[in-house]
Amino acid sequence: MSAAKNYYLTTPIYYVNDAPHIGHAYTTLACDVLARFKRLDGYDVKFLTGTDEHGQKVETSAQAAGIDPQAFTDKVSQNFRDLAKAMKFTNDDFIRTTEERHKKACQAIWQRLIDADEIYLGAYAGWYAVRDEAYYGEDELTKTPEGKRVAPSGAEVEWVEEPSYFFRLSQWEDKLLKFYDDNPDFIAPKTRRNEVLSFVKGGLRDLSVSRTTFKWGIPVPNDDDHIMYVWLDALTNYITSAGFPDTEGEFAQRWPADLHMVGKDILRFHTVYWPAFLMAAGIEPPKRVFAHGWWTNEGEKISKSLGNVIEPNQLVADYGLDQVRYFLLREVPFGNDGDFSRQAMINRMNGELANDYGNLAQRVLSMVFKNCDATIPEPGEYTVEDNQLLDAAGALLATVRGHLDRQHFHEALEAIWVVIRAANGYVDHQAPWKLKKEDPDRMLTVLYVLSETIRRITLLLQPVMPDSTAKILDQLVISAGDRTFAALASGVSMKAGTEISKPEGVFPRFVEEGAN
RNA sequence: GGCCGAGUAGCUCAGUUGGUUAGAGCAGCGGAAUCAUAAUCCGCGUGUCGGCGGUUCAAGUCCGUCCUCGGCUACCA
Repeated sequence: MSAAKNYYLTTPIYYVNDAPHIGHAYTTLACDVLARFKRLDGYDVKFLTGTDEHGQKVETSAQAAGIDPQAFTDKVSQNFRDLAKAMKFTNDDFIRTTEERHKKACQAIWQRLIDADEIYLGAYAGWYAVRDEAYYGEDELTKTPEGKRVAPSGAEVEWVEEPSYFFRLSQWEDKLLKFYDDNPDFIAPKTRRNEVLSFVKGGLRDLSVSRTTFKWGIPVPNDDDHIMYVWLDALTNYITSAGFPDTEGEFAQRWPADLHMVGKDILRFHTVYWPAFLMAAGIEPPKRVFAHGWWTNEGEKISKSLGNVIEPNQLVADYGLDQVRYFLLREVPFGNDGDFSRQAMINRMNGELANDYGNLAQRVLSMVFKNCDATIPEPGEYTVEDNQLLDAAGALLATVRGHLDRQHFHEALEAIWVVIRAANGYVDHQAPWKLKKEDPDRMLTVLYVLSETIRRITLLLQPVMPDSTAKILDQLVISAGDRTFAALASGVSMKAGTEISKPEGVFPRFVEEGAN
């Protein structure tokens, strides 16, 4: 029911012409972690991803492959569903822009824009590059020795004139600026917000929103010669999935979306065109758009021509799924560009997962297993040190929640690691192996405090590392019903007396081949 | 060119509204411990806080200027 707290977040829909790479995995991973976190935190979450399947490039690729575009997209969009499965993404819907529901939504929003006189029929003329599906200005072009004009991308352009529908974007400058002003958190990070603001302040021109040069797309209502502009088509997916054009039911509950996660390259579409389209159609804009950065590979820019594209499946095969999920969100302040290097990956994997966290769980659970009859012990009176550690662990939920609400994954993880390091220090200071001989009752309290701390840390790490944390929670015999954040409320702590099984290491160290 | 942002320990970065001896992690050096995945813990940093000038009792934190790097500057996942 609508009484539940809702959270609707989306990835971009990925263009099917590309093979899934680390960038796609990164965007969706960030959303997956947020979705999992919000679910555990009591939200009714809708997490959407999908594929963008229209456009001239797809049409051309399908022709080249000798099959019709629908068969082509059926095939390649599967790659993205496979990626989601391999990375254990928990999206609630996977939308394809070739679906009937989406066609309906696009035509409905188009009709709204027509009815509101936000779209008019005009003509577009300019230098067009088929390869880029883009028009270029005269000043952007260069001439080849053969006298051909080419775009900055190197694509050949031709002079094209076509009738086109235009969206009255020029009328939206002030309204957009007011919207940004009223919603200071709409665009993040801050530096991206500045870019958008300056772009809009620089003045907006009407936007061509239809094409007649190809057929693979959604026809404009009542004018079949025109295909809807791919971005109007693509962006609309976010409301399609929420149920639009039916604005009652789910749509009323889900929209506006809480977060559109995007790469920095498509910021403008999401922060200028999209809110303008929506407001023009009488629909509320989304609440927030976050633009993350790009990865480099061992310091090198990633490109197909360099042949250094990073395949998510390969990473998972090399280092493990949870390790990769952890690394991607821990290594770089979210929003910045980051570098993927083998050494950095191994350092995180061994230093933080195996040594700090994995070993903490292993050393503590081993002691419980060997010295407490394999049973979570009953604690006695707490000392100052006990309370310090318990308080630090207890404060974590609020801290992590705060960071994740701003998409600061790295800070959320750092906050958790502060407690992990403190817990390792506590183990050494308390030296339970000494207490075993000198003060066995005190040892029981110490091991209880540590078990409880590990429980809290592990519950909080579930969104990032679902498999590994499940294993640790299994070892602690935490029931499925006690794994939500309700179990992190203050006053709630571990039941003593639970019997645990023999602990096993969950985070293996990465050992280089041939090393000894 | 214009606009925006960044330049802090070997590396990656934190540094609130200007105010005690500028911090963390990693790497490095030394030591302790032995429960644990040879994992852990403790100790050790004289850093021109990009340069110069200025405001102030006081500036990494404000102002000016210069240098370097990055981003944006329209219809390109």
